[in-house]
Amino acid sequence: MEKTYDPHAIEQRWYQIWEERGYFTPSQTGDANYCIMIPPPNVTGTLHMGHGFNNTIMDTLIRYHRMKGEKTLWQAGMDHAGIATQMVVERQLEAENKKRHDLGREKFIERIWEWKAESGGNITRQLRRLGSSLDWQHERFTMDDGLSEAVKEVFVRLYEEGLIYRGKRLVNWDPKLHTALSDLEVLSEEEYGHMWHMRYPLSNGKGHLVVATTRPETMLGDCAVAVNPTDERYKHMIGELLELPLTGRRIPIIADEEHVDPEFGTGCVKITPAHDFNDYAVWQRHRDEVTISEQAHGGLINIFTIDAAVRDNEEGEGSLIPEKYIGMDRYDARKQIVADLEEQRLLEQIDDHKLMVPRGDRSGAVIEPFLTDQWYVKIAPLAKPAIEAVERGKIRFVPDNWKNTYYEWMRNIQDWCISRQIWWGHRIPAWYDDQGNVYVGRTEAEVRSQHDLDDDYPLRQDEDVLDTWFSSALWPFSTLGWPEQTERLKDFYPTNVLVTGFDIIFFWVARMIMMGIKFMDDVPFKEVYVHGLVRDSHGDKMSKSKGNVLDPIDLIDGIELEKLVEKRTSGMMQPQLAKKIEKQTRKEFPNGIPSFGTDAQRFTFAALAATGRDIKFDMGRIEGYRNFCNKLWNATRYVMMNVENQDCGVGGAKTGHSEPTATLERSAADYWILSRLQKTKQTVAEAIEGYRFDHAAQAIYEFTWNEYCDWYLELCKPVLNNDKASEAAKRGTRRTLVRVLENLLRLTHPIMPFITEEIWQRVAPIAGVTGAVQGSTSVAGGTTPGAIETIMNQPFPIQRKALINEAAETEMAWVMQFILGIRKIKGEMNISPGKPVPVLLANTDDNDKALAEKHRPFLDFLARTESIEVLPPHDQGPESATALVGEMKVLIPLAGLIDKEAEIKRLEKEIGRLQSDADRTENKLGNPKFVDKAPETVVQKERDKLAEALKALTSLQAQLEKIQNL
RNA sequence: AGGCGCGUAGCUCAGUUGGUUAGAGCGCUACCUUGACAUGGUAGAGGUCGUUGGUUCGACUCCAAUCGCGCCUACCA
Repeated sequence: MEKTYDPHAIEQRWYQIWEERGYFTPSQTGDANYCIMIPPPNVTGTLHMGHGFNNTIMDTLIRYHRMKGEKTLWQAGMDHAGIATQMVVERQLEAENKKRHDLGREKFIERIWEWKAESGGNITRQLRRLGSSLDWQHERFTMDDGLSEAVKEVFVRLYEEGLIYRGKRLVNWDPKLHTALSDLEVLSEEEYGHMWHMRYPLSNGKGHLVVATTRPETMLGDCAVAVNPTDERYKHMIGELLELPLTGRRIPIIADEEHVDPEFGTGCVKITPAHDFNDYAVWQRHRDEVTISEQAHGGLINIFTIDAAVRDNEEGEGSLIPEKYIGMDRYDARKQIVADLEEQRLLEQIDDHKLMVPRGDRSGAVIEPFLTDQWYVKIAPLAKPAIEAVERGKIRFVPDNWKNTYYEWMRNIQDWCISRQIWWGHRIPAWYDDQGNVYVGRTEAEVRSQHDLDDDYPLRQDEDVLDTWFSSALWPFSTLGWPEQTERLKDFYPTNVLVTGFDIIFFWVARMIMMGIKFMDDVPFKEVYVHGLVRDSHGDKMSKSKGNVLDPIDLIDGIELEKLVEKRTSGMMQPQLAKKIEKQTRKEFPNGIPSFGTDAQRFTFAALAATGRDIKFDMGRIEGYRNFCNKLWNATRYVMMNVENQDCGVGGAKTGHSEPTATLERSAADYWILSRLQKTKQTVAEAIEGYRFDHAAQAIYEFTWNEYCDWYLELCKPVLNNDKASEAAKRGTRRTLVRVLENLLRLTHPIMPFITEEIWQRVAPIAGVTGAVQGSTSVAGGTTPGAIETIMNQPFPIQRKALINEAAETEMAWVMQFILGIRKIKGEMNISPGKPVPVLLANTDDNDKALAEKHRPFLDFLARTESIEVLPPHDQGPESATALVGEMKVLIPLAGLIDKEAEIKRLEKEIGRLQSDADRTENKLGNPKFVDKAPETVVQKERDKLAEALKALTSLQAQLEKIQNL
C-alpha cells in the first residue's frame, strides 16, 4: 500500500466496477424492500453543494439498507424542467439572433432534445463522482414515453372526475416569458416605490374623492372606487358616480366592507379587477350591480398586452383605451399618466412607499395579474386525504415540526394553475373544434372515437403544456411503470423515505402526497427527511452573484486558484461584481482548493447533518476528515504489515463468526476493543435509522481514531513484537486486529464507500471472508468462484452482545489511567516522553498489584516505564511526582528527574481542582432538601464522588507536604 | 401580521426524556523526525452555555419575558 492515502487512485475505478457489475440494481433476496426516489435534478442542472449533501444522505441510507440484505432500489432520473430548460435553449438561440418562433414549435423542441442529449448527462456524471449507488439501468426522464403516458392518464382521469377544469381567471402572468405561473413560482420581495394620491372628480360636480395607489397606470382599467360602508366620510356618497380621469368614463362608488380598511390611505380604493387579485374579488361580489355590469366587459377591463404594454382597442370597444397610451410599456404609461394627472391638477401627493413586488422565479420579471384561459386542478378534494395522511401518522416528517408548515399550506391551498404557455413540456391532452368545444382524451384518436367525430372533422390540440411539477408529482409511481401494474411498482411503492430540502415541500412533496393517494390509494413515502441548506462558512447562501459558490467536484478533485477565480467570475449576470469576487476568492483560497476526495466530502456532509439545521460548510472540517481517511489508510498499512502471511487463526469461513483454526489467547486489550466495537456498531445503526448522520459519523470517527488507533494499535505492539509472547497470544491479537478492522470497514462503508472498498479488498481475505455472501446475487460481472466480491453486498455489522465485556473495559480503564498519569507527569515536567522512568506504586490493593503485574508489557511500552516496584503497605516512598489511579499512587521519584518547584505547582493546581470539586459536592450533600428530595441513586452518586475526591485530596496533600519539606 | 428555527471555546458544531469537572474537530501553546500515519504523536491553555426573571433540592436542558440573527407564509390599495 502507498504510504499516503490518495483518493484519486481509487475512487473512479471502484465506481466503474460497481456499475459494470450491476451492483446498483436491486437484487437482494431479503424479505424487506427499501426504496428511495431521487429528487430528479433538472436536465439543465449542474451539481451544487445541495446535491452533494442530499445525495450523500440518500446514498448512505441506500447502502446501509442494501447491506442489511433488503431488496434496495435507489431510483435514478431527471426532470425536464420546462421553463428553466426552455430558457436555456432560447438564450442559445438569442446568441444566433434567433427566436423560438423563427424555428417553429417542432424544430424548437427538436433543438431542446438535442441539447438534452448533449449536456443532460452532465449531472449524472457528477452524481457518479459522489459515489451515488443509483440504479442507472432503470433511469427515467419525466418526458420519456412511459412517464408521458402516466401524465396523460392522470390528466384524463382527473378531468373526467371534474378535478381538472378550464376557466378564464386572473393568473400570475410573466410578461417576459409569456406564460402563466402558479402561485408558488412567484416570489415577492420588498422594494421601494411610491404611493400616488389621485383625485377622481364627482360627476355631480361637488368635489372629488382621493384614491391612493402604487400602480397609477392601472387606472385605465378601473371599474369602480370602493369605500367601507361604515365610513362616515363616504357613506352618503355610495352609489354616486365619478369621472375617471383621462378616459372619459364614469365609474360608481361602491361599498365593500371586506376589502376596504377605512384606516388605510384615504379610505377609498380604486378597483381594477383585471389587474389585481383583490380587486378581482371585489368585482366578483359587485358585478351584478347595474353601474358595473353595464360597463364595457361588465367592468372587467383588461388594459394590457401579453408584454404588459397598453393594448389597442378592439372592434366595437370605441376608445375604451385612450389612444394616447396605446403601445406604451406599463412603466412608460405610468410616467405619462402621472404627468397628465399632474397637469390636470388631479395628483394630490406622492409618498415614498415600501411594497412587495411579485416577480417570476425564473425570469425575474414583475408579474402582472392577467386575465386568461387556463387549466386548473381543483385541489381541495385532493388536499383533504393528504392532510389526513400526515395527521394519522401515515407519513412522518423528520424533524417533526415541518408538518406544521405542511398543514399551514395545505389548509389554505388554492386551485393549481397547471397550464403554461411554453413549448417544452407535456402538451395538454385536450382538443378543440371550431365551435369552441373541448374534448379531453389520451389521444386524438381516442377523442374522435369517444365523441363520434369523423376523421376530417377539424380538431386542434391545446397549444399549452403542463406545469413541470405536474409530472414531478407522479414521480414515485410513474417511474416504477404506472399505469402498468409492474413488479417494480408492487415491490417498491410506497417508498420508504423522501430526502429533500424544505424549499420544495409545497412544490413537490405535498403534490406527490396528493397524487400518490389519489392514484395509488397509498402514500408515496412513509417518511420525509427534511434537511437544511448548505451555506458558505459565513452562513451566507451560496450564489453566483455573491461568488461564494463551492462546487462539490472541486472539493473532490481540487482546483487551482486561477481556475477557481475564472470559474467564479465568468458568465456572470452582473459582471461589475467580478472584481470583488476575484479579490475575495484570492483571499479565502490563496492556494486554491486542495483535493479532498469524495469520501472525505461525504463524511463531512454526514458529520454536519444535524437535524433541522442549515450547514455552514467549513473547510477545516473537510480537511480534518481527509486526515481521518489517511488515518484509516495508515492503520490498515500497519495491520497488513502484521497480519499478511501470518497466522491469524482465521479459517476460510464467511464473514461474521468464523471459528478459530487454532487455540487463541486474548489479552484484555483484545477483549476491550471487541467490546468497544460492539457498542459502536449499535450506536451507528441506531444513528442511521434515526437520521442522525452526525452521530453515526462521530461514533465511527471516535472509535477509529481514539480507540482503535490511539490505543489498540499501540497495545498490540508489545504483544506482536515480543519474542516472549506465546504464539497463541500473537494469533489472538492478529485475529482481533484484522477482524475488528474488517468490521469497522463495513460499518463505515455507507458513508465512505470508496476507501472502505479499497481497503476491504485487501483485508477481507485475511479476516476470513471469502466469496459472495448471502443476500448478494449480483455477480453479473462474472466473478471467479471464491473470489472476493464487494463490500457493498456484505452484511452491515450487527452487535454481538456476547462480546460486550464490561470487566475488560474496566481493566483497560485502569491501564489507561496509569499510562495517562505518567504521560501527564512527563509532559508537565518536561521529561522526554521516550525517557524510561522508574515507577513506584503505593497504596495498592490486590487488584492493583495483579494488574500491574499482568499488564507490565503494556505499561512499559506505552508509558515507557523502566521499572515498576510495589511498595509495602505503609511505605509512601521517596519524594516523587504523583499520579492517582483510583486510590493507588503512581510515583516517579524526584531524584535526578523531577523539578521540585514544578511538582509543587503541579500538585497545587491539581489539589485546587479537587478541592473546589469536593466543596461543591459537600455543599450539595449538606443541603437537607437535596438529600430528601433527590432520588437515592443521585444522592449516592454524589456521596461516592465526595468520598473519592476526599481520598484523592488527602493523598495529594500528604504528597505536597512531603515535597515542600524537602 | 402570523409561523418556524437559531444564539454553547477564537472558528464550525454536538449536548434526545433536568443530576459529568459542559464535549469534539479546526485553530492556538509547549515538547516529540518513536520502525502505520508530521494529512502524525504527547501534554496543555481556552466557555459565568445571548440577557433577565421564574419553576425545582438541582437548569445548557423546562416556563415567561427580552435582545440579536435567519427563514417561511400572507398581505393594505
